[in-house]
Amino acid sequence: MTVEKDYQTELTIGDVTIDRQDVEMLAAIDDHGSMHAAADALGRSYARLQRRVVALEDAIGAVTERRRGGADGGGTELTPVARDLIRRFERHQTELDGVARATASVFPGTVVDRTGELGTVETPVGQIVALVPADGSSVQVSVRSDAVVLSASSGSTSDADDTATTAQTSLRNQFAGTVTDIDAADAIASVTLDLGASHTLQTVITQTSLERLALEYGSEVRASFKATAARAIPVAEDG
Amino acid sequence: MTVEKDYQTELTIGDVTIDRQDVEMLAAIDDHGSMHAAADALGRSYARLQRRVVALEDAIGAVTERRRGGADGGGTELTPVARDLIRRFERHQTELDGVARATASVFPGTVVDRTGELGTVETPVGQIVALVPADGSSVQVSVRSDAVVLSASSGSTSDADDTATTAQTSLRNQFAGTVTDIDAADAIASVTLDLGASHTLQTVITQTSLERLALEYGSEVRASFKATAARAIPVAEDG
DNA sequence: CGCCGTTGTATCGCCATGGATATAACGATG
DNA sequence: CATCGTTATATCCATGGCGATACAACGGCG
Repeated sequence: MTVEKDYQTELTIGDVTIDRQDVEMLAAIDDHGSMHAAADALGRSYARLQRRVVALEDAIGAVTERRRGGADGGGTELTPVARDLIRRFERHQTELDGVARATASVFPGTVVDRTGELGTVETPVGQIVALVPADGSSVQVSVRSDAVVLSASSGSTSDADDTATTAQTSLRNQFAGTVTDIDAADAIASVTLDLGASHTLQTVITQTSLERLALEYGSEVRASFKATAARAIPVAEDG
Repeated sequence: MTVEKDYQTELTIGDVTIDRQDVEMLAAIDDHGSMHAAADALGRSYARLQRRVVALEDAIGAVTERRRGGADGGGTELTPVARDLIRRFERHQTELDGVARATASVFPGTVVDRTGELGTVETPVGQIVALVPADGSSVQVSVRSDAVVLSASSGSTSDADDTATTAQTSLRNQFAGTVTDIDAADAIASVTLDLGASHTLQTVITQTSLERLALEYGSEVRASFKATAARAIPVAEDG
């Protein structure tokens, strides 16, 4: 049984929520220059589409400029507001697509310290500073692969070196790892690191970075990520 | 007019999609031990709720263990499958919550180079290496604030220093900026950088990092982010 | 064997969604 | 002034979602 994580993006403005269908409607109006043609193209009824446009304008103001009469019978054009809306929606969608598609590494652990939204989580691979929920101490820390920064291992594995380097960045979490898998696609490579304790960390870097760091199977690297990019999710205690 | 980005999370298994209402239903059954009590608690009709449970089981297999008769008249309990489903849903939800809540900085630009999914975008603040769509050259690059790494400006603004430092990390994008705003909450601070050309970059760092970097209004810092954390979204050419 | 509270199942009706249709208003053009 | 293709608006009707109700089945228990 495969479970697909899915979602419906929408934009809420005041008391209306604009969903994918609305955006497609606006885009179709923009394409065809009239609501009638748009309804036709979308296979929807004109009446319904027109009422929706009116409802949208009642709620958020002018979205279209509708003319009737004239040699061509009239037509409807989008206002800049509508175009901005479409762009916002698409951006919101692709942002979610990006993070939803991104693989994440998960580490079980327990919250040992908490300061506001931030907390320290004790995990098999060491302590992780992450965003933690308000309640529950048994958590899973999830780190998105696009948030992990790789850097050359400083030769010796001395902690002194590490802290010296990190002192001047905002990267709070650092781990030494060994490259166990490299999956190089076009320009982007997926790198799997072994952090020990049977836990791996997935990262995504560019082909160029892969070469610059001269990574290959067995390479030692340092993986860093911001505390604000690590999120702890509570796990039911009873299991 | 404020636009709220929103979304409805759901899990798709085979040909059914489980939404928030379904999860709440399962949770209510778990809480009360019977479908009747659950329907009562949720203010829903028993008939509808029962039909939904049957529909779910038709699609994804046993989700509940339903008994009728007996001293207490019977009851319904969730199977481990259902509990796992609830947990998955919650995790999915909080993951999306995390990334959706994060603010993003947006830079307009044009794609000047493309290699597979990756591309170089020319923007007012300089070139950005980002994930680019397959078509369209006019784009907006969006960078999530939790993906930006701050580091101490290397005193002189010489490029030689910068490249020397980055040579050994997987951070492809680097910008020098000036702190124009610091919004410090509990343990997390939101820092706004001026990158010049009237463009700002939002970042989120921990209070500790804020102090370590000794950031204050007017401070010079270096902001870095991975190419795989920057996403370009196509913009309609006609504008 | 009847009681009881639950699960099953069928049926009715309300109401919202949305298509289908009809009719008017509009305004440049010939 | 008639034509034409569009917008504007009202009305009818089919469908689906969902509550409400009714009734059977179940199985310990007194």
